[in-house]
Amino acid sequence: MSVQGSHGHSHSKSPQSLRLTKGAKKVLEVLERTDELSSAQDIHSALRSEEDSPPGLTTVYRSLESLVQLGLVQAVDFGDGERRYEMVKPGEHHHHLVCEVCRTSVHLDQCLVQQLEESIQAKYKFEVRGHILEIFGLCEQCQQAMTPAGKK
Amino acid sequence: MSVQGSHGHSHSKSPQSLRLTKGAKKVLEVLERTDELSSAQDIHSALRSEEDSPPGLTTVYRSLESLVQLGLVQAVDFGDGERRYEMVKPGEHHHHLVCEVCRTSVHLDQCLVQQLEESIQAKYKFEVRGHILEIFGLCEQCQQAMTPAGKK
DNA sequence: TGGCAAATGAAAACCGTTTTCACTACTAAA
DNA sequence: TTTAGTAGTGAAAACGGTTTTCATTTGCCA
Ligand SMILES: [Mn+2]
Ligand SMILES: [Mn+2]
Ligand SMILES: [Zn+2]
Ligand SMILES: [Zn+2]
Repeated sequence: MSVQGSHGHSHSKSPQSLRLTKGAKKVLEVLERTDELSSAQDIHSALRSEEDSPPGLTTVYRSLESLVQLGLVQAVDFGDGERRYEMVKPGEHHHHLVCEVCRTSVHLDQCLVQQLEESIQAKYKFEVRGHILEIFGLCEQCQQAMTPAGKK
Repeated sequence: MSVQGSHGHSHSKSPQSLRLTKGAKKVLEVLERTDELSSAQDIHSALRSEEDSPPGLTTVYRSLESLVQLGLVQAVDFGDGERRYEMVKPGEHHHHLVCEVCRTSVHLDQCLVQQLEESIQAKYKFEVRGHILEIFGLCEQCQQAMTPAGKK
């Protein structure tokens, strides 16, 4: 994930607001019924294929920005150039185990970083504000599919 | 960091080899005497300003690729679109505390993920192959520079 | 020395994302 | 209702880091 942003600006609403705009609602709807991570483009084409007048890609990007700000959506970074998004319980976040073969991902049930914030503050005098953490490897099925054939 | 790649292909040397090419050496030299993280472009312009016939940007990218492969250099991803690199002891890696204000970074002395690999394997049946972990926030100086002025 | 594979670099292509800017939809007075 | 003023929208262009392409050069070795 990337627990960045979400600076608690109550006011200072420089346009592209913190209100759920029409487009943003549609974007949220898509994420609501998707369990896999979706890129902006994924969301855009999903909308494209079901809405009569779907929001443009620009709006999707802008919507995602505010949804993330609002804490309703989490942005996830896998280090390939493409950001992905998923709905989360307001204000929460989590990290993933991503299978390098089948690309499916599992949520980690707890955040390793959060539970270290105090010790990091103590040890390094560093105030943690955000972090990225994603783990890559092989899911159970892909591990098995690997060994039989001997094709390490 | 991004402890990806480094697939143990002994042979199968599809060009852009695992041998330290001339360009790669120059790139490594730059990283050798830099303690901050450097982007490909950083390295390129460094070379540009000191070499008589500096490698082109393409070569820098290619060199970094093989240096990472060789385990001599680590690629770090901050989630902004720009990959950064730094020299590491062969095969090692580490993560960072990155100050959002002054952009300096400190190395974490141990990898949180590595020491959890077994428990992840046990709990999720997931074989860890690589990971990304970077922590953002405020370094000591920037914390102090913040509070006095009251400018949260 | 000739032959070849590897290395190199300039330029173009890529591709996700952001900016620009003209236009439309809201909303809240008047 | 009309009328502003404001926020939202989208097409197209710009961006910026990275990758591809492809023609040329370099280094090796038979
Ligand atoms: Mn998730
Ligand atoms: Mn470092
Ligand atoms: Zn898998
Ligand atoms: Zn700082």
